[in-house]
Amino acid sequence: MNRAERARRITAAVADIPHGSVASYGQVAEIAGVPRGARQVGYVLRQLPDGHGLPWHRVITASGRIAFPEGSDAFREQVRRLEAEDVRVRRGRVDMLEFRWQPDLDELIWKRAMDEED
DNA sequence: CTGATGACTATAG
DNA sequence: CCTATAGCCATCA
Repeated sequence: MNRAERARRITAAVADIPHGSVASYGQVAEIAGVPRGARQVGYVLRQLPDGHGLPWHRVITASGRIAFPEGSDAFREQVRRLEAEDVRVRRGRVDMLEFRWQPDLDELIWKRAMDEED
């Protein structure tokens, strides 16, 4: 899988995260069919051009933390966007038990089928 | 080729 | 909760 294809899958996975939910970098990687690609997810998001419509703010660390340094502009922007869709953020953390995206089985099966085609 | 980087993660103390 | 440590892996200089 080349860089473009990987980026395509990752951005597609991020786009699938529903409004009001969050997913971890690792979770996005798995759904995108990029095993152990958590860091690559961060890399792809970092490279996104201005004007992309991707809900990048719905991607956080596996422990429920916002990945940016607390107090940074990016950190505040992410908190703002999450709260705007009623995802509660306390001290840079989101309750994963409550807000973690849980794709339904049909969707996962579909994703797997897509992987086999490629 | 080599070593450094980082929007990561899991584990241990 | 925090720090340390060790994996991880595509990119980049």
